[in-house]
Amino acid sequence: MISAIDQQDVKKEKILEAAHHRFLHYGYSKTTMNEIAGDLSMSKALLYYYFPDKSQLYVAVMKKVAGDYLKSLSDKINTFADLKEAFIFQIDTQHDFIVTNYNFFDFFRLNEQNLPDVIWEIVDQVHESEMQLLVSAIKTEVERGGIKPVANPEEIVALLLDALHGVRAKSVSHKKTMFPNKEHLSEIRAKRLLLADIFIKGLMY
Amino acid sequence: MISAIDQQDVKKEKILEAAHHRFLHYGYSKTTMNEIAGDLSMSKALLYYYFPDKSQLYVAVMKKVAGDYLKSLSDKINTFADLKEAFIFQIDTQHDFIVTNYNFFDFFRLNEQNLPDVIWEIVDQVHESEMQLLVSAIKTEVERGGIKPVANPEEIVALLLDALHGVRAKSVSHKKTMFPNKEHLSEIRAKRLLLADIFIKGLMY
DNA sequence: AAATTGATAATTTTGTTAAAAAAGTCAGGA
DNA sequence: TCCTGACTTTTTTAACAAAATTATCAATTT
Repeated sequence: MISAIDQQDVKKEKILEAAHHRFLHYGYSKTTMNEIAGDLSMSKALLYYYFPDKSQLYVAVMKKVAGDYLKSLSDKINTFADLKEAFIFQIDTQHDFIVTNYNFFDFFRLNEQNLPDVIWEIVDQVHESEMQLLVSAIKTEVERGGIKPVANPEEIVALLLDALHGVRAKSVSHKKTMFPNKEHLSEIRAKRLLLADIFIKGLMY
Repeated sequence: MISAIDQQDVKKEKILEAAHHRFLHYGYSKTTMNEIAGDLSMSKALLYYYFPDKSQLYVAVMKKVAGDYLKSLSDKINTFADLKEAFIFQIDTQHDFIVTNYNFFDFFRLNEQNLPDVIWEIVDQVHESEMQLLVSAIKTEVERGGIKPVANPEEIVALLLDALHGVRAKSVSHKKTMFPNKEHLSEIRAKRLLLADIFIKGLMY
């Protein structure tokens, strides 16, 4: 026999899937609770039975999405041949994550400056994971003797992540287009790899 | 005798000053043509005699502001002891420029994606000057043998500028505050100098 | 003629309100 | 415990008038 709790979890999972699908395609503000309920052939009221309100449903979806990303990072940690490989993985994985979920994140762009704390916690958590991956890669590289000992690896990694962010932000803002196309994306990737390259050399003896 | 044209230029200059003062303190959208005229004890209609409309008055002020910045750059070009000094100068000068004119640039943040072409031309011009300064510094450093020969100095400098931009953007967005305070500003400066440092080392042999 | 203005036209922003849409609640049924 | 239809409350949208602001221009001064 399947317990009631399990059943609930299964249903919650279904709701999260449907909600994710809607949020991903139409963004937060353009999807209604009615539509999500309709996709699942259930009443809107039932959504409220499982989730207290729309924003918390969104947060739940976001936790799942972020969780998948986190997992893809932790699966790979300490598996890199060298620092450069780790940087490349970080650049490509994060890039993929953002492109795949672009519409989903309209919630961010919409509310901009005043997001609920729960959201920031998730963002911090993601950032923390990215940091861990790269800090670990840096420490390994130091042990291997590939680069100089680093007093504060966290600081260095945070700096690189900020810098990499700048490369994308500027590239996107300079072209008028909101949705970068294939060539544009690979141009950004190339720039970021170049930056990572110079950065690594800058850490060497 | 003073010619009519000179007189006109003097008056235009006065108007630009008053407009700059208003734009700087209250931003584009919060200053009215009436207020500018009032500050000069002239009628609003006279403003329209000298400038075709508000946006072109703003652009004229911007050209002056950008011109000053450009001059401060070109005055210093090729005067640096080494590459690092040039980077530091760029970081500090640009930072100062942005902080000093923060409110003035609300026009940018307001219209965000669809600014008139004239504005973009000025932005490009400023960017071009910043590039020239640093590209020249890089070339000099290459000649001096301080860093490896660089195939495409423009690309490298553009990359660094984007990266430096990211360091500020991220630092500002992470703290909630829109107006970074003194300590925050010096923290950003420190990060950018660190990045420049690593970057330079990454260009060495 | 060039510089200036008051009056006024045209446009944009703001405020108001009613209707529509969406969020959120709840008593009651399976 | 899970679920729904009907209901209430809140938010968004649309329409429109009022107010503020931009912009024009005929008339006046220098």
